Amino acid sequence: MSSTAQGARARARMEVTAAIKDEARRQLAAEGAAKLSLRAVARELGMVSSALYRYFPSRDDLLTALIIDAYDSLGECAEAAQDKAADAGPVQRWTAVAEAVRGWGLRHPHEYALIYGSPVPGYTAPDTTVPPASRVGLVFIGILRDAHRGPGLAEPPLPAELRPEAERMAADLAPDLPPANVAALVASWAELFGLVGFELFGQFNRVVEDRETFFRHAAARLAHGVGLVEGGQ
Amino acid sequence: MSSTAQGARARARMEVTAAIKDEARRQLAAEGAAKLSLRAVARELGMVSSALYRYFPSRDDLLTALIIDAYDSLGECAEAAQDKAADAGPVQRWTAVAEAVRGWGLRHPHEYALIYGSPVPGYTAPDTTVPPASRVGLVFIGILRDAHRGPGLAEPPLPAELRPEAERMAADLAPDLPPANVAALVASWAELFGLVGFELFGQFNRVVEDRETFFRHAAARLAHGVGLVEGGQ
DNA sequence: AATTTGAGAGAGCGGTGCTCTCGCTTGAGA
DNA sequence: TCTCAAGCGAGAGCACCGCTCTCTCAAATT
Repeated sequence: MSSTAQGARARARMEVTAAIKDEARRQLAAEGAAKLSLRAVARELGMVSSALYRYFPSRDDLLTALIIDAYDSLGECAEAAQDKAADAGPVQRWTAVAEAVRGWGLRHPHEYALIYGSPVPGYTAPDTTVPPASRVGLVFIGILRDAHRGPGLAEPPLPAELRPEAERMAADLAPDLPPANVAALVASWAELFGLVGFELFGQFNRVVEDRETFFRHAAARLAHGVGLVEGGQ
Repeated sequence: MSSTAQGARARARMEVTAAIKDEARRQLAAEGAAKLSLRAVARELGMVSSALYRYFPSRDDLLTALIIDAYDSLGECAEAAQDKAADAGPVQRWTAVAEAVRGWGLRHPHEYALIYGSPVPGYTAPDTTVPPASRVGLVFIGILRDAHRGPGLAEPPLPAELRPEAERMAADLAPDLPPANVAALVASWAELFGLVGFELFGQFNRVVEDRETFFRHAAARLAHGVGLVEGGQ
């Protein structure tokens, strides 16, 4: 038997669950997380609100499901951009992924706010969100790793005071890369999302006009900062 | 007559308004913006909820008032840090202000989320929030300006493609500074808040351990990126 | 065929933002 | 000094929310 076909009732459950998530995502995209209401989702689906609790034990659990989906969607988008730029130089690959992240955010602002804005439910992110959340970071690590194996990766300066933490991070995240590069990568990773967040959340409103080119060059600057060098295989 | 004493009725109004904001800020700090409720504020103040609408036309207006106060509190904190480090070198002054921003965020996470997290009400930030929101940025501009007049400010590379936007930003923000520095400053400004946001919102949870030193060095790196040079006046 | 399981309906609880009306107090102008 | 309008708080009420509990009924399992 196919693994997706075990039990006819289980399939129906999957379908209803998917329908709920779809409608919830629709409302999320339209009005934002604050306005997402279980009752409205149920209403739109033609059922009564209490029936929804057979599928999600609470509103926050629905939100968590949407968060995981959003992380996966963004991660997939970043991976696709990385694959598409596989033949380009390290800096170009980095900026391609960065622009993919920004593009996804512009296309899905409310979902971006859900995962990189203020934590909505109550601060505690379940462990199930960790793997999907890591996907984008792993893409960047992969770019560094390829550069390290290939044309070379410049080592940014690493202050002595920072070395222990850099070595710890490197051991956790990418033992094959120099700690200096890993520490710079983590910082640039956060800084990149700072750029995207400021644009999406309106902080650039009367400041940056040509955001496309501004972002592209800021991303390239970050790429150089982590040690990626122009040109390449 | 003192400007604060015109009308006894007006003063009472000011006092009640302040009491409402204080209690609202208390609840905001305790539970976050999502849990802030007009009714609970009124209850705590011993009045009925409808009475509150004499002072704030809606919950979002209360939130807006808190947003403005938060921007001012953060701005004041940044200005104080800058004053305290007035005698240090440009890089030290930059990192001092950066650490002040981070420290304020750690002390007031919910207020930080309110102003730099996902926009809660409905995206439109009233124009009254613009001046308080600019204060932190102005502190950074001031540091660059002092360095420009003083021991010198290195000019970061400015790609030709970015030059028009950089000149536009410089004309708007700091006509006396080189466009290359202004463009780098705007990027670093956003990147700095990316670092703070990632720490506060839990993105560093299983990644960065010694956040204090990690942040200090990341901030110093940003300072160098905008052209500030070590050693000082 | 009998029985267990699970899905949906409905009512209901306590809470929310917000509106409207009604008295009452009080400060300010005649 | 007196009057009166303005401003304030109280209260009831509307529509909505998340969530719980019970009931019924159909379908899947045994």
